[in-house]
Amino acid sequence: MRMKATIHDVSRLSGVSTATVSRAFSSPDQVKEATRRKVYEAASALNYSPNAIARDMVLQRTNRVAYIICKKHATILDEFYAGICEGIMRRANALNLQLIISTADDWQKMAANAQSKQIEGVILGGDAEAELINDFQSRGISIVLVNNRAAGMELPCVLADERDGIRQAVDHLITLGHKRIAMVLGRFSPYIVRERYTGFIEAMKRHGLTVGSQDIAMCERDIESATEAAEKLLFRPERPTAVVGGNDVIAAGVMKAARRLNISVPKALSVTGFDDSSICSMLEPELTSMRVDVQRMGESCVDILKDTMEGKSQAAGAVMIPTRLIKRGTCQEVGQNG
Amino acid sequence: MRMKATIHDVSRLSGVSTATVSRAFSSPDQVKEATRRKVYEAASALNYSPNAIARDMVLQRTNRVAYIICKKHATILDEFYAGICEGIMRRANALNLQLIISTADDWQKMAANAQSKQIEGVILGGDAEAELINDFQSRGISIVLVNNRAAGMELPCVLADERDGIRQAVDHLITLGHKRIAMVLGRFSPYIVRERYTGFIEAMKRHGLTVGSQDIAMCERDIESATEAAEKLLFRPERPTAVVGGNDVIAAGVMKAARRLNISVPKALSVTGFDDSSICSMLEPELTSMRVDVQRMGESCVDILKDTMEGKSQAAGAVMIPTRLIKRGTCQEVGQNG
DNA sequence: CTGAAAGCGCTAACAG
DNA sequence: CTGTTAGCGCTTTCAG
Repeated sequence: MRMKATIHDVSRLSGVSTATVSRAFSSPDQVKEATRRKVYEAASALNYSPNAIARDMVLQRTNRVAYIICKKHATILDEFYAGICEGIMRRANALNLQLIISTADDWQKMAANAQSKQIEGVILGGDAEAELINDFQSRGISIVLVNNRAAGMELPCVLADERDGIRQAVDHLITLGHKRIAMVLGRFSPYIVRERYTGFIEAMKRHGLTVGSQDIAMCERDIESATEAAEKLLFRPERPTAVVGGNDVIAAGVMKAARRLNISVPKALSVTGFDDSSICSMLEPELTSMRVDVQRMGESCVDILKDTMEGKSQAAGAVMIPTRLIKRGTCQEVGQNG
Repeated sequence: MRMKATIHDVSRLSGVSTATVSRAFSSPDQVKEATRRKVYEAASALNYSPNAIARDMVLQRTNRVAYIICKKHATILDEFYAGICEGIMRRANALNLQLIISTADDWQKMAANAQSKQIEGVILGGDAEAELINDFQSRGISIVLVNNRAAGMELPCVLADERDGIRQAVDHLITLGHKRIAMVLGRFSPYIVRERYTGFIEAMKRHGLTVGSQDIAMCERDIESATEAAEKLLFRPERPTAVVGGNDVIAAGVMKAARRLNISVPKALSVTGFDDSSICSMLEPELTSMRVDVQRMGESCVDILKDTMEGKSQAAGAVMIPTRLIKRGTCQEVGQNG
């Protein structure tokens, strides 16, 4: 493969100056139709296409943004973050932004070189450490948080309406007559845990229901852990008639526990999930869950990021993406044991 | 935020030439300890870090690679491709490569500018069109295929050992005494369909078992479609005692169909999945499946890509990632109905 | 509308 | 070891 053609080659072959070639590509309306045509012909004969690096260099901009997932293990393997990623990707492509993807760990490991990655904006997914945020801020890089809210700092962020989601789940259960409602919560990021926890307490309180410490179980993020936690919860004689799962995986664990204890879902126990992930329709019965439009969340991130990069909107507020109850087969009126 | 410091600023403040500053950063061993220290001091005082774009320009290389998923709908939302993506990402970061992610559709839509994306290598996931491949080839961009094999072209590719995986599943079933074994296959990429299909026929033949056209059902990729297809398969009086699912989602559909028809899994029907995805352990009973180390597949892609980019290995062969049976709860000896 | 020329920030010979 | 110098490929005044 021979050297790539440059603007000079095109200039020579078409008999116009490099400046004109440049204009023909970056602002076609500034060059006469005929000239333009000549340039394009020469260009395609030479198989020329502008070198983006050279352009970026003189323009002093890169149109490059990064999506950094701040999470320990599975990152894009986590369906939730994958969904956000998909939204970010699609929107970034549509806006002609280059998207770089990384994890917080990897990113910081590369710190030495990372400084020169020349990104102009960054979307931080999950529980971003203050240090990381500060680093970007000090380098003048635009930031958007997703699924997290940095306490104290005025950063734009996009969030699912977690609290309202939990409220909808609780309301649904209460409408069905449930009173003894428990929650099993996974060790998600602090922000998420707080929101879902608070949302639960608030929603219960609103109906005059108090929740004791034995009504909320904590577990890890995996299904085994959730199953164990749920088993304890369901083993008590005065066991709940419904449990809201911290997310769909946790809810699957609850269902598994119920099966082991021979408690029929939904006849003897109602359960709800959160995220409306793909597993909902694979479970039996299918899992009632809260839909959150993760792809839209991702798209919003990019839009906001672009705005702040261009200095358009300084609105450092939170964008709330609504959440919606998807009724499936795991909830039933209390006491309908037949 | 004021202008970023350049190499000249550092040169001035530290009293050495720009060349030395450059060396201090890119080949520290070529500059005297004392000088180096001076440079670093000046640099950090100015908050300087080398501009990667300028460097890339003069070096005529970008260290930038792309992962393009050639698939219609869910892309990284597909757990399988997400796993590959995770592997690619981790390895790319470790090797200091910049990773750009896109879908085939988006990529081609951006064609005009994409030419200038300055990527040096590309990993094509799934069913890449010949046109796309040719385009990259003609531009001298290194290519690695993953989960696909381009007929006729000598391109390096990394694949899971699909055929052997299916063979293991079939062997397992046969060892358990099954003889009437059916398959439900989803509309995956042509390559995958062919491999799994052929693998099935071959494995059965090896045991002297013939498979008729009614023993293989095709369906879409979603669970509803799989459920329908399986229902038909299981409704026959001479129904199979085992079915191997084209992947885990399909297998979940088979299980769902069995439940509807009141056929107990695994007592009256054994089923196997493929991919060993996260849903296996959420199903009841837990799904026996074939583990394929997708992350390792992703990592291999990057390693191979880097080698070909550097002209090291012209070995345009296929790298086969082995596959392993994970026994869980959905398979049982035939006829053990109690 | 087009051309000449001056860089963007960095690296790589080539001398010293 | 270090400095000088000549670009990498493109855009952009500023004149014509």
